[in-house]
Amino acid sequence: MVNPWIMKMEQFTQFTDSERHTLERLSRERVVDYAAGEDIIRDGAHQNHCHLMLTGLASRYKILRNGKRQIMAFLVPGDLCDAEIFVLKEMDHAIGALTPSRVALIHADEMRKLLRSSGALAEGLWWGTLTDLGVLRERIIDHGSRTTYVRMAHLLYELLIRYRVFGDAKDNSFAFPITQEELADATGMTPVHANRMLQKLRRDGLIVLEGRRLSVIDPKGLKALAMFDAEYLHLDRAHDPKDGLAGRVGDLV
Amino acid sequence: MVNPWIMKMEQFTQFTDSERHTLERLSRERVVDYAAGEDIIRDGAHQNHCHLMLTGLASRYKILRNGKRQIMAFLVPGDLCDAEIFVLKEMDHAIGALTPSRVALIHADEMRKLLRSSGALAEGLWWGTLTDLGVLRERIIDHGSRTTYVRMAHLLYELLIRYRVFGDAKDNSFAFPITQEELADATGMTPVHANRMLQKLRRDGLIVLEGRRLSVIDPKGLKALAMFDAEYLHLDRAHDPKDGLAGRVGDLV
DNA sequence: CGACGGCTTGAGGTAAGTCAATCCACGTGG
DNA sequence: CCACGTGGATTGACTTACCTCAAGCCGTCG
Repeated sequence: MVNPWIMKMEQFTQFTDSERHTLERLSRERVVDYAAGEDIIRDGAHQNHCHLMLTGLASRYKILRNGKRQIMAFLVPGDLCDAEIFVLKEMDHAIGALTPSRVALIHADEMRKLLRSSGALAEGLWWGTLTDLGVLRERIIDHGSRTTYVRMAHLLYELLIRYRVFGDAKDNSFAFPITQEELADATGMTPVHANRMLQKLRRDGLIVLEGRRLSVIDPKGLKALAMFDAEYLHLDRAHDPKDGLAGRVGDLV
Repeated sequence: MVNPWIMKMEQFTQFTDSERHTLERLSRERVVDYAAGEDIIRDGAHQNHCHLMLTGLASRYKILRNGKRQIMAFLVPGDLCDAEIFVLKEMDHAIGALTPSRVALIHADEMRKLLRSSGALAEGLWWGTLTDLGVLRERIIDHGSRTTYVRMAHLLYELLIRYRVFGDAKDNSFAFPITQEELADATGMTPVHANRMLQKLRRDGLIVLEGRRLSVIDPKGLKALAMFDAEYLHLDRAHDPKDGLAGRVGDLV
């Protein structure tokens, strides 16, 4: 199996064989499996290693005082759960597995050593973090100035692109394990309302969502509705336009 | 004048004298002034140097297709406008001066050199970026699950703390150049509604806002209303609890 | 089979938006 | 020094997007 972490970072940087081997080793050394619903990292945790998604789907979330859960991001294979570990004292939110997930644990000291020894890795990590920043900014724009309908469209379109990047979305149709309640918590609306917006997307002929599978019928329409501008994902850094991210999502962005 | 950038990073890391001197030099070498309302960085710009706030107040914002302006963050002295420059091709949003502002330009190559040569600086920059991430996450929580009233309270309380950090908010009262329209764009509500929420905060005896000056009358009350948890600002990394951030904002967090 | 999690539908209620007029402080020019 | 224009703050009347509560449905799994 290809390593999704290396794959992701190589969209932006070039590793030497020896770097690649080190990364491979690190992401195989300690591997843990989590069941759906289980917490990969708890809020307030003190960690001395960081978590790398290998397979599955997780969410970055926080439970608020009023009991509401806010999902801040979805994590797919290749995503680092807790880059902040190098610098900050403790987690200010949690990571939860939404589907059965496999995670690699990498010791913080190993990581620090790696960061110091390899400029390419430092660059790769920076790129990941800065991209995360961009995605969060986009989400703020979402919440601040788009209707719930458009917001839902935007989230689905972003997920389509991110799944395509890993080749799991042939024909704009892919396994979709996210429940409506989770979509609601991510978009900041009520489950009831999320349901209604999804229905509207179906009625408007943009998507088909059934049996844990999402098919985007009218990608162009969905993109237009969502006012989607792929710029914030910064995919265009790919070295090889054919095999790179840009190549794989070409028609979508 | 103390250098706000060094001051900010030293809350978290320790510099040698020579590092400090280099930073001082870089933040003095090329300095530009901007008038209120002027753009410091335009959306889509390609830059080969990055911008450091020295004095004034700026906003990180984006104009959407529907004409709305979303303010994603306020920038105060010591904040780096565009850390992404090292890695990403172009800006996906703009930075605008809200008050007359003085900005230092630092050439990207200088910065890269510095990053490679100084572990402390690399750490400081990481800390800054990861803190920004935390602030953005908090804003998402804001928008997703707090009422407009609480949201406004939260924003004002955060600004109080950030002003206190730089000693400009004696007695919980400070110059407040932000217009209601800007507050509205930052909190994702209508100017009229922003006005009404501010009125309510005044009626409830929490703040006094007049003549471009904000006084927080009842900090405890405002904090409670905002459900403010300072954790996300990660102030507690300060080395010296007396002189550090934590010391200066002590009673607030 | 029953229980349960996830999805769907309906009937109100309310927070926040829209539109539009007014007011006030100010700076500028005649 | 007053007249005027302008940007910001304020107020009121009306509309609407989204929430709340509550019931019912459907597939799956023990």
